[in-house]
Amino acid sequence: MTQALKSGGLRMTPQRLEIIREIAKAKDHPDADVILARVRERVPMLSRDTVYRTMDALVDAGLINKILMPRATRFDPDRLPHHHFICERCGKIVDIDADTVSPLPSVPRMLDGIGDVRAVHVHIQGVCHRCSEGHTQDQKRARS
Amino acid sequence: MTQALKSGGLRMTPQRLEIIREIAKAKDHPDADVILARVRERVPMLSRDTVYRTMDALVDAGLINKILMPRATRFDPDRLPHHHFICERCGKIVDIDADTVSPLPSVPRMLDGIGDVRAVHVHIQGVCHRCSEGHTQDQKRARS
DNA sequence: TTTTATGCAAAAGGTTTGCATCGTT
DNA sequence: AACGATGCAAACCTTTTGCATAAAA
Repeated sequence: MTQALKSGGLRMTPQRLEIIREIAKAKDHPDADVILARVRERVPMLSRDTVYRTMDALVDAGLINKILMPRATRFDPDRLPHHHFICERCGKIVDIDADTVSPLPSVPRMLDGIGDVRAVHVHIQGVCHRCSEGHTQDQKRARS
Repeated sequence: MTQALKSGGLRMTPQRLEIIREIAKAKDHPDADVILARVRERVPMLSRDTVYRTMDALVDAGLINKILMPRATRFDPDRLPHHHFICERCGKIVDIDADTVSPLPSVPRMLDGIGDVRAVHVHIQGVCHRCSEGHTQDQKRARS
């Protein structure tokens, strides 16, 4: 990941290194603030701006993906095609293997008369078991 | 649409009537501000708050859908299942018939061990022809 | 008459930006 | 040395909220 950044003319700094490590291993699709909190345990002086700027750089470099959510944008280091189950109560995002929902929508590279396709994201919206059973952890309150 | 609102215990007001008319006929997935501007041509005293509150009510009633986008939330009156092509340059959203991308992802009602499914949204991200040919109208500048 | 909706203004909250300084290359 | 990155603070923008008033039911 750090390699790909450098070849894009970007510089490697201690802050970026720690942020990259954190998002690379994250399995819960954290937002900028969560990443900030986690990295600050090691780098207390890290600023929120730097997190935003680094995430931007990583997205631009195609190394991570954005997931637009009601409260805040979240980030996904997994670039292999997969779907997302999104709980509308607690905001939890669960990766869904593309083969689970059979079959994967095969979108042509080019939609005639419309444009060319860069990526396909399938959002499966619902209510997770934990929430439907009442004990919503309110991981991070999700609006509407 | 107005019927469904009333049966939900909500009241019909001149503002709501005009807002509902506007979103019902909209084919371009407008955001709250665009709806405000359009309705104000007929109802100049309409406030932005009322648009937000009405859209919320319509979404809660299940009459329209939200589409989360970088700049602002957009709204879709078409409740029939379909996909969206989203231009990452100009932000244009084009409806894609579910049959065009063959086949439609058939997501089970219940994902074992995860939760139950309410809705599935397929976002096909790309660049529309107009933008790839250089004359981006910048319909509404889309960030990142 | 009771209760919900409207408008106004202010607040909230996530994200971006200007600027001086610091650190990579 | 040159230029990108960081931190701080302030700005931005969309969306939400408190409150008094107006208007549905």
